[in-house]
Amino acid sequence: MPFVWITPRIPSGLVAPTMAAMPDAVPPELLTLYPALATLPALLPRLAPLSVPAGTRLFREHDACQGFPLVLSGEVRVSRGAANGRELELYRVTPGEMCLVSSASLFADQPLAARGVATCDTTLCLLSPPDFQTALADPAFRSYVLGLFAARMADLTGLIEAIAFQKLDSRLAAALLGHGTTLKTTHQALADELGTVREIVTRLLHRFERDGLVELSRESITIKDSAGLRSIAAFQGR
Amino acid sequence: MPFVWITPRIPSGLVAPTMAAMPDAVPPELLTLYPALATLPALLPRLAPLSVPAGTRLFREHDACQGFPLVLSGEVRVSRGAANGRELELYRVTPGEMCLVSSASLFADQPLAARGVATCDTTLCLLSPPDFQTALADPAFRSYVLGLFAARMADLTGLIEAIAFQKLDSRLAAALLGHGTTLKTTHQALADELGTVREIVTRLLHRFERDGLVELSRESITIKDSAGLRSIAAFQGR
DNA sequence: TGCGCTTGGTGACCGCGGTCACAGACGCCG
DNA sequence: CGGCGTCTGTGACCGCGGTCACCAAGCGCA
Repeated sequence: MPFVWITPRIPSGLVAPTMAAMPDAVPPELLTLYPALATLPALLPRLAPLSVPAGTRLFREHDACQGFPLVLSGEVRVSRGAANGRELELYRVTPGEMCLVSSASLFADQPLAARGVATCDTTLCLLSPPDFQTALADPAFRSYVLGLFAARMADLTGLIEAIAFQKLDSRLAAALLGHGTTLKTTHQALADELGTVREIVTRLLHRFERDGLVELSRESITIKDSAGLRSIAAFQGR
Repeated sequence: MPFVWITPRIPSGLVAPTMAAMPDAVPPELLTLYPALATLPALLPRLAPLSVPAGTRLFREHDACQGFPLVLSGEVRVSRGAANGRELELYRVTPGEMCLVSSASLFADQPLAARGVATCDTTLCLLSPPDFQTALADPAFRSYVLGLFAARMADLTGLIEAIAFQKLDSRLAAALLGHGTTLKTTHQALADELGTVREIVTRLLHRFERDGLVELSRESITIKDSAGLRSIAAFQGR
């Protein structure tokens, strides 16, 4: 957990190549991050690592899923966009985790339900759809994947509950916590995370500052009273 | 699809027995509804059908999952409750379908994330957790389950989008459609489905009636202009 | 040094969804 | 019949989240 949480500058318009380049050597961290692959040595040679810069659009809504991403380093932000340009973050995939939307798409051979963007320089391996099916036959891999799958599901129902029943200040407070005491980010980025607009985030953050919970400056939020924030985050009902 | 859609009267306080009774004969409809079980004859003798009356609480939030439900007839309504008594429907399980929350709970051996109530007299078979794991080893069963799983996931992200970005009248209109022209239900039941309160549903329904979209009477809503309702349901943005 | 872009700050305004406190309408049952 | 519980209708009120139209501050860059 870094002491300073940075929301990276995301250049626009970058798109990941649809085909992986020549396979490099199997990266050693792959097996430590995804130990369930150890029982599937046959697949390893086909896992070409792919490095992309921050801001790369890895997939979009309604695309067919190219493969199951195994994140080695960096972070992928998965979000759903609305008609009016607003967007709402569903979750982030960090190294060793897995992507619910991708696997659901592969399971049912359906188009993807959300978009994925690398928030920082990211390297990942793509497990092709047939290889993914093969891997699922292995009990260890299966229980690993399904376990992660289920954990994400719990996150999602939690998100549903938050959107339906929590006030925005609770959700903002929750979003600020857990990233150390200083966040380098933008009001707009927080708005996109919560599914709201910039002005509302600004307004709430200033209320927090007036109450001594945080200190604000350009692209920087310093948490002064994390206990106070937690109590706001825990408040139920709207 | 029935011509008249009835939200049944739900008596309160009924709780399903935690243990199935003596195993009856394997019900013949089981294999037609869940054909993927055909390749797993060893499990069939242990699938004791369980019949419960309308209103039975089959499971609650935070309970451990008793087993994987295979619905033979009837319907199970899966919803999440909030602190102030409001609740929000996640989805309904009809015969041949499966329950996302149950499987997620079994995958990760975690407590359940929602509650389940039989909306009408319902019979189901419970696949025990170890049997469920066994069944997953079979490729046909696995792809069947995971496919249904993925379809539910798409529903859930759609629900998230609806809650976050759609106005309530759109969601109400959508809830009215697809159940024939006459629904026998209660304003309160619709409110629980949408995660709102009774007065709002009443207010919106009367706006619909004023605009000639529906006709209202006690516990009955008759759709007069389904095209108009659809256009409201499709409206994006709030 | 000046320009333009991104970020932040602000006030007026609005409407939706929610709350409260009722009062009638209808059905069930003793 | 009377009484009670559920369902519905209604009006006043409120505050949150959202929209709009700005402007100011900071930064990169030519």
